[in-house]
Parts: sequence; C-alpha cells; structure tokens
Amino acid sequence: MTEQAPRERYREQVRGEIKQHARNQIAEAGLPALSLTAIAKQMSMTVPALYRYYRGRDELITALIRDAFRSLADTVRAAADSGADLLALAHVIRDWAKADPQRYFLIYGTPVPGYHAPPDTTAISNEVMEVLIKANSALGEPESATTFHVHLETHREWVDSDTVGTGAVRRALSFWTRLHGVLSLELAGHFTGMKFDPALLIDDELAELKA
Amino acid sequence: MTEQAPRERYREQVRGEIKQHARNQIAEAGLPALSLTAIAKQMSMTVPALYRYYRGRDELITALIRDAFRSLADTVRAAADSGADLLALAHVIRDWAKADPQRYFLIYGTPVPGYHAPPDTTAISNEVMEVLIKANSALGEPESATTFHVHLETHREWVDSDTVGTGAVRRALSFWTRLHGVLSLELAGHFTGMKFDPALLIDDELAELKA
DNA sequence: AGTGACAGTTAATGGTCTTAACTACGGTTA
DNA sequence: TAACCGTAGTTAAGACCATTAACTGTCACT
Repeated sequence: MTEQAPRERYREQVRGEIKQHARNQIAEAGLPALSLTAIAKQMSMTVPALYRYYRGRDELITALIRDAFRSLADTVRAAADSGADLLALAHVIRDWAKADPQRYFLIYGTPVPGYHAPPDTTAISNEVMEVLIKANSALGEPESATTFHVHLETHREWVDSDTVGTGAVRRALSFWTRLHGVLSLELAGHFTGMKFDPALLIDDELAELKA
Repeated sequence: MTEQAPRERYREQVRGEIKQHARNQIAEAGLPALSLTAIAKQMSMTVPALYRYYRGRDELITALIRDAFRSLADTVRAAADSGADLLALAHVIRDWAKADPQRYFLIYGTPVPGYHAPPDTTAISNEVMEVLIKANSALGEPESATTFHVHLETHREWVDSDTVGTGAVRRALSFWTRLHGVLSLELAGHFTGMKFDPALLIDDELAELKA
C-alpha cells in the first residue's frame, strides 16, 4: 500500500532506455538487426538482465509496435483536430513515415505468418481508421453507388457508429490504400530510378477522391 | 570444352532443391525463419555442404528474390499477351500474390536498409512496369493535365520508348500503387475484422482509373 | 590408369536467444 | 535497530544459428 514509486519509476526508465536502443538499431538496419546482445552491451549490462524488463525479444518488439501505432494515431488525431483536410492529413502521415521508415514498416510492413497483434494494439489501429472515416465524412455521400459501395452497405458492421455514411467509409478505405500504396513503395525504394516526386503522385491520387 | 553436363546438371538440381526447401520455410514462417541448418537437415546434409551451392544465406535469399520477380514478370506478361485488360491483369497479380503471400513480400515488403538488389533483378522489376505501361497505353491521353501529369512530363527519362504517352505512365503508376495499396494491406491481414471483400475494393479503385 | 576438380565431411569460431541458479542490495516491517 | 523479502543483476549453461578452414573421398575426363 506504500508509495513504492522509486522502484517503479526506475523500472519504467530502464524499459524506455531499452526501447530507445532498440529503435535506433531497427532504424539503422531493420528489425532483423535488433539484438538483445547489442542492447545489453550499449547499456553495460548482461543480456539476461534485460529479461527483467521484457519477457524476451518478441515482447520488446510488440512494445515497439504498440508505441508506433500509438504515435501514429496521436499524430493523425492531432492533425485532424487541428482542422487538417484530407490532403494535409496524407502529408502528415507521409512525414511521420519518412521520419523513420522502419517504424512505418514495423506496422504496415511484411507480416510474420504466425504473429497476431495483441487486441489493445489493433484497437489503436482502429483509432486511426476512425479518424480517417471521420475526416471523410466532411464530403457528402455520392449520388451513384458503385458495386463496392453496395457491397460495403452490407459489410460495415465493424464501423460501430451509424452516424457515418457508407460513402465516407469507402472514401476512407480509398484514402488509406492509395496513400499506403504510394508511401510503402516510396519508402521501400521502388521509385528510385524513376525520378518523379512521390508527394505529387499522392496529391494526384487523392485529388480524384472527391467523388 | 567437353560436355560435362552430368556434374552441372546435378548442381542445378541440388540448387533447385535447396531453393524449394527455402521457399517452404519462408512461406510457413516468413523470411526470418529461413535457416540453413533446417534446410541441411531436411536434405540429410551437413550445413557447410550448402556453401558449395550458395555463397551464404544472403545469396540464397537474393536468388529467391530474383525467382520471385521472374515469376511475377512472366505471369504478368503472359496475361497481357493473352489480351487481358487492366482489371484482369490486376486480378492475375492478386492471384499470384495470394498463392504465396510471403513471396510477394519478398519483393514488395519491408526493405532492409542497407540492401540493394543486384542490377539484373531490378531489370526484371522494370519488365513488370513496362508491361503495365503498355497495357495502359490502350486508353488514350487525358484532355486535362493534372499537376502530377505536367510534373511527369519532365521526369520520365526512365521510360525509354517515347512511343508511350505520359498519360499511360501516370495511369500505370496509379494502377500499380492502388493495387499494391489494397493487396499489401490485405495480405498483411490489416483488413481482417472489416468484413468486406478486398477484390471488390480493387475493382472499384481501378474502375476510377479510366480518366 | 592416373589425375584433378569437386561434393561432402568434421572441426572450430563466434554470434544469437533463453533459462536456471545464485548474489547482493534496498526498502519495508516487526 | 534488526530481520526480511522482493527484485536487479550476475554467472553458467544449453540450444540454436551462420560461416570458414582443412581434410577426404569420389567421379569424370585425359
């Protein structure tokens, strides 16, 4: 019942320090390069000591994924609350991704076949989607319904509030997939050689979203 | 100068067998799970024996990447030569990806910061782009030029033949990025929970490409 | 029939993650 | 103040992993 803050505070401090070293390693050489041995060496500790703070390599990675989702969700929400329109929102996300590409790939990159993110993490992921849908609610509903639109009418249980139209959901999906399409290819370097500016491609792709 | 086929043929045989085991491991548990030790065990060999066939783990991976690109390029080209339209082409690519998601991610997934694909591999990658551009040449050039379109006019040295219009290049980029956007998120499982059919989303996204 | 190239072996090095058992310290309580 | 207990950290050990070096046998060609 007593205030045992110091112990707990130190613990959080060290956990944070471990994550920071982990982030640096991943940013520099990718997730496979994340090494507990290297972290321990940088912190002047022995490797098993790290297990006091994380159950193992996987739990550390999971924590980093959670942080990345949290950071993205906060960034997107803050921008949306500041009245950013869809195009501005896209560039906020792009800037966030380009600041640390490997962090973006930690979230949206190659999945591990067995791995399933813990529920709280996917919940944060949904936050992002909610903001995107809300931002897309500004534009009205389209007059002509596409095949996918009518399909979505009967497959949108996952978006709880019925205050948003199906059109907003569809546009949010378009926004998300188009942005991710350009962004992930850009970050992966698949546009090098082609000398165009990906930012302009994004603008173009999202301009057609007005429908 | 003599016909030393048997040795060479056996060599290619074994190289292929190694790749097959590697492919299975990656398909099941992702690239990080690729283990030379496991391959050797499955082939009833010792690990160092594998080094007769590949300089190391990295060269084996590179070979797999090259094969994947080759397979995709051939598949796309074959479909295009059979007169498949853009939508059909998209579904051919999607089917190819869904048949072995990890193979798709081997090509378009999370990049390793240091790694640069060998020139011959990127050349195959360009083949795919060429086919896409060619397929997009069918539709004519748009009357109104977007900002990105005019930007692309001055940044398209990478597409050699001047027989294709800038509009075709732009549409090919849209096609590629939109398809990849939906497909990569689908394969990574980011749509699970949302119960819609990604195939219909792709149809919708590409339908708007007619512009 | 002999020779050389090559497949495959064993052995050794160094790296990784992980668990178990032990030590020592620091704060809490009697 | 003295005993105690939880916890951070250690050493030791096991099980993987990739890679290199040195050796052996075999097969194909001269």
